[in-house]
Amino acid sequence: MAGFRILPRSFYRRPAEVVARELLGRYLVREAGGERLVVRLTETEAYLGAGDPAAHTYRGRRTERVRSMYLGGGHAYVYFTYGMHHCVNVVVGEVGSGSAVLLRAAEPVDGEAAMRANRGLAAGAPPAAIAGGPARLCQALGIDRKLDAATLWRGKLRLVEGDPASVETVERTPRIGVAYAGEAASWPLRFLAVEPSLAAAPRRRRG
DNA sequence: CGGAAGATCCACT
DNA sequence: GTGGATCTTCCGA
Repeated sequence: MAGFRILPRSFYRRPAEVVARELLGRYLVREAGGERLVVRLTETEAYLGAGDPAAHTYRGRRTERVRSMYLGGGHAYVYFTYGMHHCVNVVVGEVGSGSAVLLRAAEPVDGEAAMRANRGLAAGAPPAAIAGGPARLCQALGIDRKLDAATLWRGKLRLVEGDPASVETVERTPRIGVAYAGEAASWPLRFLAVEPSLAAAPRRRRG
Protein backbone atom coordinates (compact mmCIF):
# COMPACT_ATOMS: atom_id res chain seq x y z
CA MET A 1 0.00 0.00 0.00
CA ALA A 2 1.07 3.52 -0.66
CA GLY A 3 2.46 5.44 2.30
CA PHE A 4 2.29 9.15 2.88
CA ARG A 5 5.13 9.22 5.38
CA ILE A 6 7.42 12.09 4.47
CA LEU A 7 10.81 11.03 3.16
CA PRO A 8 13.53 11.96 5.69
CA ARG A 9 16.28 14.35 4.75
CA SER A 10 18.76 11.47 4.92
CA PHE A 11 17.02 9.99 1.86
CA TYR A 12 18.46 12.77 -0.29
CA ARG A 13 21.93 12.80 1.19
CA ARG A 14 23.23 10.20 -1.28
CA PRO A 15 24.57 10.15 -4.85
CA ALA A 16 22.20 11.43 -7.53
CA GLU A 17 21.99 8.15 -9.43
CA VAL A 18 20.98 6.32 -6.25
CA VAL A 19 18.27 8.82 -5.36
CA ALA A 20 17.06 8.95 -8.98
CA ARG A 21 16.53 5.21 -8.95
CA GLU A 22 14.81 5.19 -5.55
CA LEU A 23 12.48 8.06 -6.40
CA LEU A 24 10.58 5.82 -8.81
CA GLY A 25 7.22 4.89 -7.34
CA ARG A 26 7.38 7.67 -4.74
CA TYR A 27 4.62 10.23 -4.50
CA LEU A 28 4.98 13.95 -5.06
CA VAL A 29 2.32 15.89 -3.13
CA ARG A 30 1.30 19.42 -4.06
CA GLU A 31 -1.08 21.51 -1.95
CA ALA A 32 -2.59 24.25 -4.08
CA GLY A 33 -5.94 25.99 -4.39
CA GLY A 34 -7.29 24.14 -1.39
CA GLU A 35 -6.67 20.83 -3.08
CA ARG A 36 -4.14 18.06 -2.66
CA LEU A 37 -2.63 16.87 -5.91
CA VAL A 38 -0.68 13.61 -5.83
CA VAL A 39 1.39 11.95 -8.55
CA ARG A 40 3.49 8.79 -8.67
CA LEU A 41 6.96 9.31 -10.14
CA THR A 42 7.77 7.14 -13.15
CA GLU A 43 10.79 8.77 -14.78
CA THR A 44 13.83 10.62 -13.40
CA GLU A 45 17.27 11.76 -14.49
CA ALA A 46 20.42 12.20 -12.39
CA TYR A 47 22.63 15.28 -12.78
CA LEU A 48 25.94 14.83 -11.04
CA GLY A 49 27.22 18.33 -10.37
CA ALA A 50 30.55 19.95 -11.22
CA GLY A 51 31.89 16.93 -13.10
CA ASP A 52 28.83 16.49 -15.30
CA PRO A 53 28.86 18.50 -18.55
CA ALA A 54 25.07 18.17 -18.81
CA ALA A 55 24.43 19.69 -15.37
CA HIS A 56 23.59 23.34 -14.82
CA THR A 57 26.34 23.29 -12.17
CA TYR A 58 29.04 21.98 -14.52
CA ARG A 59 32.51 23.12 -13.41
CA GLY A 60 31.00 24.46 -10.22
CA ARG A 61 29.07 27.20 -11.93
CA ARG A 62 27.41 29.47 -9.37
CA THR A 63 24.83 31.82 -10.80
CA GLU A 64 21.64 33.24 -9.40
CA ARG A 65 19.57 30.70 -11.29
CA VAL A 66 21.27 27.63 -9.82
CA ARG A 67 21.65 28.94 -6.28
CA SER A 68 19.20 26.38 -4.90
CA MET A 69 21.19 23.48 -6.35
CA TYR A 70 23.77 24.06 -3.64
CA LEU A 71 21.34 24.08 -0.71
CA GLY A 72 21.78 20.39 0.00
CA GLY A 73 19.54 17.33 -0.30
CA GLY A 74 15.79 17.77 0.02
CA HIS A 75 15.34 21.16 -1.60
CA ALA A 76 13.60 21.88 -4.91
CA TYR A 77 15.40 23.40 -7.88
CA VAL A 78 12.90 24.86 -10.37
CA TYR A 79 14.11 26.47 -13.59
CA PHE A 80 12.40 28.12 -16.54
CA THR A 81 13.29 27.19 -20.10
CA TYR A 82 12.31 27.63 -23.75
CA GLY A 83 10.55 30.83 -22.81
CA MET A 84 7.50 28.98 -21.53
CA HIS A 85 8.26 25.84 -19.55
CA HIS A 86 9.25 25.01 -15.99
CA CYS A 87 11.10 21.89 -14.84
CA VAL A 88 11.55 20.69 -11.28
CA ASN A 89 14.52 18.92 -9.71
CA VAL A 90 15.13 17.32 -6.32
CA VAL A 91 18.45 18.56 -4.95
CA VAL A 92 20.56 15.72 -3.54
CA GLY A 93 23.86 15.20 -1.76
CA GLU A 94 25.56 17.37 0.83
CA VAL A 95 25.32 21.14 0.96
CA GLY A 96 27.39 22.52 -1.90
CA SER A 97 27.37 19.34 -4.02
CA GLY A 98 25.39 20.91 -6.86
CA SER A 99 23.80 17.58 -7.79
CA ALA A 100 20.12 16.95 -8.40
CA VAL A 101 17.49 14.68 -9.91
CA LEU A 102 15.18 15.98 -12.65
CA LEU A 103 11.60 14.74 -12.33
CA ARG A 104 10.64 13.86 -15.90
CA ALA A 105 7.31 12.08 -15.66
CA ALA A 106 4.63 10.92 -13.27
CA GLU A 107 1.11 9.58 -13.30
CA PRO A 108 -1.89 11.00 -11.44
CA VAL A 109 -2.88 9.42 -8.12
CA ASP A 110 -5.20 12.02 -6.64
CA GLY A 111 -6.69 15.30 -7.90
CA GLU A 112 -6.67 14.22 -11.53
CA ALA A 113 -9.49 16.56 -12.50
CA ALA A 114 -7.64 19.60 -11.16
CA MET A 115 -4.47 18.52 -12.93
CA ARG A 116 -6.33 18.17 -16.22
CA ALA A 117 -7.70 21.66 -15.72
CA ASN A 118 -4.21 23.00 -14.98
CA ARG A 119 -3.02 21.46 -18.24
CA GLY A 120 -5.99 22.65 -20.24
CA LEU A 121 -6.58 19.16 -21.55
CA ALA A 122 -9.67 17.94 -23.35
CA ALA A 123 -11.85 15.46 -21.49
CA GLY A 124 -10.74 12.52 -23.58
CA ALA A 125 -7.01 13.11 -23.23
CA PRO A 126 -5.15 10.02 -21.98
CA PRO A 127 -3.73 10.03 -18.43
CA ALA A 128 -0.19 9.91 -19.83
CA ALA A 129 -0.70 13.42 -21.23
CA ILE A 130 -1.23 14.89 -17.77
CA ALA A 131 2.27 14.67 -16.33
CA GLY A 132 4.23 12.69 -18.92
CA GLY A 133 7.14 15.07 -19.42
CA PRO A 134 9.07 17.45 -17.18
CA ALA A 135 7.21 20.60 -18.24
CA ARG A 136 3.85 18.84 -18.26
CA LEU A 137 4.49 17.61 -14.72
CA CYS A 138 5.14 21.16 -13.54
CA GLN A 139 2.10 22.55 -15.31
CA ALA A 140 -0.16 19.83 -13.93
CA LEU A 141 1.00 20.51 -10.36
CA GLY A 142 1.21 24.28 -10.65
CA ILE A 143 4.96 24.38 -10.07
CA ASP A 144 6.90 27.49 -11.05
CA ARG A 145 9.92 29.47 -9.87
CA LYS A 146 8.06 30.54 -6.74
CA LEU A 147 8.74 27.00 -5.53
CA ASP A 148 12.45 27.21 -6.27
CA ALA A 149 14.41 26.35 -3.09
CA ALA A 150 11.29 24.92 -1.44
CA THR A 151 11.83 22.30 1.27
CA LEU A 152 10.45 18.92 0.24
CA TRP A 153 10.17 17.60 3.80
CA ARG A 154 7.65 20.28 4.76
CA GLY A 155 5.54 22.86 2.95
CA LYS A 156 3.27 22.87 -0.07
CA LEU A 157 5.42 20.59 -2.18
CA ARG A 158 6.41 17.37 -0.49
CA LEU A 159 7.89 13.99 -1.34
CA VAL A 160 6.46 11.01 0.50
CA GLU A 161 7.12 7.29 0.73
CA GLY A 162 4.58 6.38 -1.95
CA ASP A 163 4.58 2.90 -3.42
CA PRO A 164 8.15 2.01 -4.44
CA ALA A 165 7.28 -1.69 -4.37
CA SER A 166 4.99 -1.12 -7.35
CA VAL A 167 8.05 -0.58 -9.53
CA GLU A 168 8.82 -4.03 -10.86
CA THR A 169 11.53 -3.23 -13.37
CA VAL A 170 13.75 -0.20 -13.88
CA GLU A 171 15.09 0.69 -17.29
CA ARG A 172 18.20 2.86 -17.67
CA THR A 173 18.93 4.95 -20.74
CA PRO A 174 20.92 8.05 -21.68
CA ARG A 175 19.39 11.37 -20.68
CA ILE A 176 17.08 13.34 -22.95
CA GLY A 177 18.01 16.61 -24.63
CA VAL A 178 21.65 16.78 -23.58
CA ALA A 179 23.37 16.18 -26.91
CA TYR A 180 25.54 19.24 -26.25
CA ALA A 181 27.21 17.45 -23.32
CA GLY A 182 29.67 15.38 -25.36
CA GLU A 183 30.51 12.00 -23.90
CA ALA A 184 28.21 12.62 -20.93
CA ALA A 185 25.25 12.54 -23.31
CA SER A 186 25.57 8.74 -23.37
CA TRP A 187 25.82 8.20 -19.64
CA PRO A 188 22.89 5.96 -18.54
CA LEU A 189 21.45 8.33 -15.95
CA ARG A 190 17.78 8.26 -16.98
CA PHE A 191 15.61 5.91 -14.92
CA LEU A 192 12.18 4.66 -16.00
CA ALA A 193 9.69 2.57 -14.09
CA VAL A 194 8.57 -0.09 -16.55
CA GLU A 195 4.83 -0.52 -16.30
CA PRO A 196 3.81 -4.17 -16.71
CA SER A 197 0.55 -3.14 -18.30
CA LEU A 198 2.36 -1.06 -20.88
CA ALA A 199 5.08 -3.62 -21.46
CA ALA A 200 2.44 -6.18 -22.30
CA ALA A 201 0.49 -3.87 -24.56
CA PRO A 202 0.77 -4.33 -28.32
CA ARG A 203 3.23 -2.01 -30.02
CA ARG A 204 2.01 0.65 -32.35
CA ARG A 205 3.14 0.12 -35.87
CA ARG A 206 5.64 2.60 -37.18
CA GLY A 207 4.57 4.58 -40.20
C1' DC B 1 25.56 44.93 -24.15
C1' DG B 2 24.12 41.68 -27.78
C1' DG B 3 23.51 37.20 -29.50
C1' DA B 4 22.56 32.53 -28.99
C1' DA B 5 20.71 28.50 -27.10
C1' DG B 6 17.95 25.98 -24.06
C1' DA B 7 17.32 19.20 -19.02
C1' DT B 8 10.18 21.25 -23.96
C1' DC B 9 5.72 20.84 -25.97
C1' DC B 10 2.36 21.19 -29.56
C1' DA B 11 0.38 21.62 -34.12
C1' DC B 12 0.82 20.56 -38.55
C1' DT B 13 2.31 17.94 -42.83
C1' DG C 1 9.29 14.42 -38.92
C1' DT C 2 9.64 19.33 -38.74
C1' DG C 3 9.30 23.91 -37.11
C1' DG C 4 7.35 27.60 -34.17
C1' DA C 5 6.38 29.60 -29.71
C1' DT C 6 8.68 32.76 -26.34
C1' DC C 7 12.01 34.74 -22.88
C1' DT C 8 15.40 33.86 -19.34
C1' DT C 9 19.98 33.03 -18.65
C1' DC C 10 24.62 32.93 -19.80
C1' DC C 11 28.91 34.13 -21.94
C1' DG C 12 31.95 36.56 -24.80
C1' DA C 13 33.31 41.04 -26.48
